[in-house]
Amino acid sequence: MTKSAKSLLPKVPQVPGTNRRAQFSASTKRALVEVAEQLFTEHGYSGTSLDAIVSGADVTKGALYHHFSGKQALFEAVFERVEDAASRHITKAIRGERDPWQKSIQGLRAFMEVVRRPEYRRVVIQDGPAVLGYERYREQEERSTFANVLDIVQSVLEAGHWELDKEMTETFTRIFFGAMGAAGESVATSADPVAAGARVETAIGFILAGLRALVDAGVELDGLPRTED
Amino acid sequence: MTKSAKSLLPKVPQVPGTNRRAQFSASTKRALVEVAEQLFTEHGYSGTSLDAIVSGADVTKGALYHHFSGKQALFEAVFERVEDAASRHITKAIRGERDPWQKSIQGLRAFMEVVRRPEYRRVVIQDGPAVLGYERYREQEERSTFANVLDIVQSVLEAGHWELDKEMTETFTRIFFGAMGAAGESVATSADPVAAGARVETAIGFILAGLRALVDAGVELDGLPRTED
DNA sequence: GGTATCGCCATACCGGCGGTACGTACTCAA
DNA sequence: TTGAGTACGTACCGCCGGTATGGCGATACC
Repeated sequence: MTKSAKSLLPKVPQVPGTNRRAQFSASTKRALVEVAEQLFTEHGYSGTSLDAIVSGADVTKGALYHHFSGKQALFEAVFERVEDAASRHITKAIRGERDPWQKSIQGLRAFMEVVRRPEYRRVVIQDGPAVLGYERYREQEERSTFANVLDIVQSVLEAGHWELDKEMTETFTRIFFGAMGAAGESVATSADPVAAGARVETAIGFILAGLRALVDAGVELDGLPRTED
Repeated sequence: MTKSAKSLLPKVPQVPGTNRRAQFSASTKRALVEVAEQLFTEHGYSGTSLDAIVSGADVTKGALYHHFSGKQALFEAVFERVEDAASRHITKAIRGERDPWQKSIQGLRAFMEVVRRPEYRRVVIQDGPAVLGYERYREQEERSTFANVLDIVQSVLEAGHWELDKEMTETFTRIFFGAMGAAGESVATSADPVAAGARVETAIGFILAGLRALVDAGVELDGLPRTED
């Protein structure tokens, strides 16, 4: 009564070579991450105790500290899991789209869907920067969702035959990434997400239309308006 | 030796009616906020203990809990202080500017300066959402920096003679606010902030030029491109 | 002018939480 | 069979946010 059986054991005798311990180990690790994801989403990082996590996963702190160096490392694993799922969702949505403008809208819509997931909002957007720190937070973004936005921005920029160096492309991407994040947040927190989503599409579409107008006019990047003071 | 004198006392005899106790009280409260701002900036919210704060302010926890309901309330006071300073800086920068496009650039530059302050980056951007929670975080933004961006966006939209309802204007503002935040972050974390700032100005200026092109072309908001699927 | 009251703050203490030290059962290779 | 290493469980520590309580000086009131 004091301690429940850990889990259902696979009854089949394993082929020698793939040892069973490793399988059990992987399953407890997965259980920890899944329970942690749920609790972090529900109560936030600081609002979730390690005792609650290990209790939910039916293990003890010894197991947790065997697989992870600490609470932050466990959060990081959850973070990567959520980010990966989001990234795959967006990648799938824009795959095969050739027209850069269409690609932008499709990517935007996919991102809108992602940002409505509670685990993404809480783990990635809200707690991510504070827990991981900003530099580590950006490293993680860099190789997931950010890469999708970079892909889209590049195709748009190429449509304008603007040859930009790496830094300039990244600057554009960061700006659009921030814009989409804010847009997503406004949708996610809205009382009427559908209407809010429509407004965001209109607004982003409008900005894209402006860029398109510059493309059609054959505007050079050097010729953009500067402030003289 | 165990306890230092709290502070220099104002020697002047006070005018009756403004009691001295209230002055001392206000000064210790100010001291707490100032020390907390410094420590929160340096070590983050969770990395700063109340003991460190009260020790730095030469008071005890009793004083802290007399003025604030807890650690989060103290953070909130610091947050408001930093946000207010930022907001005033931007307001000052765009005051008197009539041309909406000039206003945008000026506001952008001012925001770039703000986002380079360590206290703003750490307290507002990094720790703010996690500590205050997102809804409270946005409430705070709403009546400070966000109001500045709203002002700028409104003047730009008016330049295009686009009459938008409140929600649509706010959507635009949120998007630009997010874009500027990301832009600022890319500048602040850059190894060469000056060059990064120039790139941001180029990119934002380019986007604004696109909107300007739509204005000059007399494009209606209804007529913006939609995706048909 | 004594005294009750209240604001301002110090001291001592508690419970919870992240982290650690150490023991143990089990597996696998030699 | 046995030594080594993996995968945990158990007990415990130190810190930190929060609370309870009391003292002390200023103010208000009679």
